[in-house]
Parts: sequence; C-alpha cells; structure tokens
Amino acid sequence: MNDTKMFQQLQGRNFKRTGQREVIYSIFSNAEMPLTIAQIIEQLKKTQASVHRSTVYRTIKFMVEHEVVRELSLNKRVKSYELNNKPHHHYYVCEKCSQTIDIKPAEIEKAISHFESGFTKRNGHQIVRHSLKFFGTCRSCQA
Amino acid sequence: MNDTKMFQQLQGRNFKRTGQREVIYSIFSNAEMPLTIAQIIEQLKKTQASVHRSTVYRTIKFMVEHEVVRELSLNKRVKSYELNNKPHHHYYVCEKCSQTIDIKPAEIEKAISHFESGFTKRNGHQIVRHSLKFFGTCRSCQA
DNA sequence: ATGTGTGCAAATTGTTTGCATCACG
DNA sequence: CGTGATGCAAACAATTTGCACACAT
Repeated sequence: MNDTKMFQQLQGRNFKRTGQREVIYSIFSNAEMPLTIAQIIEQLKKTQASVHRSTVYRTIKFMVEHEVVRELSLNKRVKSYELNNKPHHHYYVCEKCSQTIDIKPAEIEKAISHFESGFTKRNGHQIVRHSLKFFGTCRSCQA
Repeated sequence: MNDTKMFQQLQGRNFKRTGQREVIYSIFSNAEMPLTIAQIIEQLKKTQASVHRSTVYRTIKFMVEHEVVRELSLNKRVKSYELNNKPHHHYYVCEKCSQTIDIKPAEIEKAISHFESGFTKRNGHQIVRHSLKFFGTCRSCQA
C-alpha cells in the first residue's frame, strides 16, 4: 500500500494508520470542492468500506487538529472541509447549487494586508486571519 | 407606550405588536454587539418578562424575514444577529473574548467592487453580496 | 502488550413544529 | 370576534461521549 500524503505529513507523531482514515483522506483527495460531513458520509456509502458516523466526526476533528484539512463556513448551517494543501484563498459560492470556486484576488489581498497592519498599529488589536466570501448565482443557475 | 422603531418600520403589514417582540427589540437596541440566541435568552432572564425559547426563535426569524435584523456567522458554531439599521460593514472578532468591532475599510471595499464586476464580466457568475471578517486577539486579551 | 481507534448506543445541544390557548387589533 | 402569537412538550437534526472491543505498532 503506498503512503498517502496524509501519513507522510504525520510521520513521527502519536497516531495510527487505519483503513478508515485512509478512505476519508482519499475522498478529500478526489474532491473538487469542500465537503460537508454529510457529503463525506454519503461518499463512504458508495464504498464497500463501512465507517461509522461517529468515526467520521472524530477523524475530521483529528485532521483539523493536525492541519491536514481546514474547516470552512461557506454555508450558514453546515461546516465544510478541504485539504489544507492549497495556499490561502477565498471563495465564491453559488447560493442555488452550492458550487464553490476558489479565488485569489491579488488586488484585494493587497488592500487587506495594508488595512490589517494599519488596524493593528492604530489600536493594538492583533489580526491573525481573515475570511472573504462572495455569494451569488453562478452562470449555469441563472438559466 | 411609545412606538419602537421596529413597529414604525413594520406599519401596515400583517403582524401584531406584542410585549415579547418589544422586549426582544429593546435588547437589540441596547446591545453594542451582535447577539446570539443564547445571549438573548440570557438577557431575557434578567428581565421580569418571561419569553419562551421557541418564541425567541420565532421572533428572530420574523425579524430576519422582515429585515429588522440581519443574520451573521461570526462564529463557526452559532449565528449572531444585529439590528439592520447600520449600512453594510465588516467585522473584527476577537477569538478569545468574542468582542466584535465594526469596520468599514473604504480601500478594501473599492478593491472588492472592482473585483466583483470583473469576475462577473469574465465568467458570468453573478455576485449579490460578500462577507469579510478579520479574526485575532484584541488588545485587552493580549495581556 | 499497550494504547489508540472504532462501533454502537445514549446523551447533548441547538432548533423546529403541532396543538391548544391567549390576546392584539 | 378572528387571526396571528405564545407556551409547552415533543420531534428533529447535528454532534459528542462513555464504554467495551478491535487492531496498529
């Protein structure tokens, strides 16, 4: 069995390599968009592997803590997760079909950095991260 | 009893003016920051008025639908609400104490507008709103 | 052999709903 | 009065937890 990137990442730490973790990691690898817990469970059903719901929750938590995946709030009600191997970016979310597109607007990012340093200098409040999301109706949902 | 702004706003619509709605509205009026449902319920306990939990949920829903308050996702787990009388703005949230500060960074807003029109022109995906949040540790929590 | 991970069921937490009653207009 | 609003309890949905057993190392 070839090493998954996940286990390469985690080498030397206090963890075990299990089939369940492998499968869940591979679902993320094949995903083109962030996934919700429900979507992961759904994908798992298509596999012969049966992974219990509580294991999915625990595995995702494990992956978030070990920074294998990052947690997103693209939707008001449910969280989504994606592999943490892409650089920082932002999101466009179609409110009809939930399609999600990554965006990296350099101009905005620059204005943000500038704002952040000024904000902290001005009043002492530190900023460690930011989140920028755009919502609308994607082209194919406008029909 | 003097008219609250909420009822002025809603004049002529199909609704009733009740003590419960008055109290909840006044809690929002006195709040300096967005409130979660739990915080509203907590505030209500300090009042002599007893408002049932389900009424709180229904009232907030009512207010959101009638655009008296707006719904925010400042925290990954819980939604917050604030009066809808301020113009569009963004948020700084302290991850230790949850203190929330409104911000209106004109430079960023400009870059965002520019990006949005280009994005839509380029690929046809409409954008109807965006959300920008900064997270960090506020000055008093750095001690 | 040891301790982490898993499955299962039960507990929690947050929110919604059906229904009888209340009260605003 | 009549309809919308409320309280209450029960239903739901999403997530977490305690415990015994399984399995990776």
